[in-house]
Amino acid sequence: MLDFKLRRAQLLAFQDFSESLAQLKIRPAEFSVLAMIAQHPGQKQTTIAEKLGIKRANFVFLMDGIESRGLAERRKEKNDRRSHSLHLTSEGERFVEQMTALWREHENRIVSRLGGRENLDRLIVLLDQLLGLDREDSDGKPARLAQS
Amino acid sequence: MLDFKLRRAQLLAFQDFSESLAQLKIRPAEFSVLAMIAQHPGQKQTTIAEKLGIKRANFVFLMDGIESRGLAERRKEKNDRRSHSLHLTSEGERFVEQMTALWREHENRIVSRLGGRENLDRLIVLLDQLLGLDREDSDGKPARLAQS
DNA sequence: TATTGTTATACTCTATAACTATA
DNA sequence: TATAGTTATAGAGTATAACAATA
Repeated sequence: MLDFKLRRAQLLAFQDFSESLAQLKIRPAEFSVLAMIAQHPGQKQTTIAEKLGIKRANFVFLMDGIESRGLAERRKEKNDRRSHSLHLTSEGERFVEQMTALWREHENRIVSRLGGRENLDRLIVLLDQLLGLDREDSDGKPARLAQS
Repeated sequence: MLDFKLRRAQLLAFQDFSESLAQLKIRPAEFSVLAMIAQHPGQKQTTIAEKLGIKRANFVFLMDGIESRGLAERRKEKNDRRSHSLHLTSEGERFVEQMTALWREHENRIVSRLGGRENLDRLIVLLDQLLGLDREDSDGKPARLAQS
């Protein structure tokens, strides 16, 4: 029953994640958006959403919350005035630093559950294979993962 | 970003699962309940729910649907009249057979994505470690996984 | 015509509190 | 008092359709 183990594992990881980052009042989806903007600043909204496997319709509300907290902002693109490019604010950059530090504590707990960092690496390789991700793509790009 | 890979992998697996079992009009949660009842017939409702990591409050509606389709039934226990024991109906047993056959096709697709059955085994071992499951418990018992 | 961002909406899954009947 | 099942409700996450502005 791989499916249900994946689900339980995901819930466990997210629960630990949520507890780790509760003091910053940030949810997993918001974390992933901020991390993605930090990693690929200036990308347009739909591109960031697709990288995270979030429908662009659902991304709007998520981004509204992040923007109203002053952590990131939308900028109208000059070349294509339909699109918004996404950027961290300076406050957002400080926030991402704090967030990353707490996230490392969370990751250490996961590593200790798994019995060593080499097991985390193995797990990530297997998940990437399942997801059809190339290893060099493995920093968050979903590549060909079906969106619908 | 283990957390998000786990989530994407879980969504991918569930999507493939859902497509595989669409002809039976059954959802992952219903599948897991029927499989658990088939594996542990006569267990009481709350026990089955806990094994699956489903809150007993949410289990009620799920079980209502399964019961109204005639696939499984609640029976009042003689010794403790507060509790219900769960059993497949004979139609439910036939259903579980069909369901299991379709599920194997789904599993084969997952195995081929992973590049071999030995990789599936490795993945399951790692997930069990993350979940804190003993290997002999690995047929579905969530053991000490926090419920709240 | 097609795409970007958006709004509205609906469905599933998850969580908590409070009730009832039994123990 | 405590437990098993239930009801009601609320919050996330996810999905689709349709619209305005722009290409």
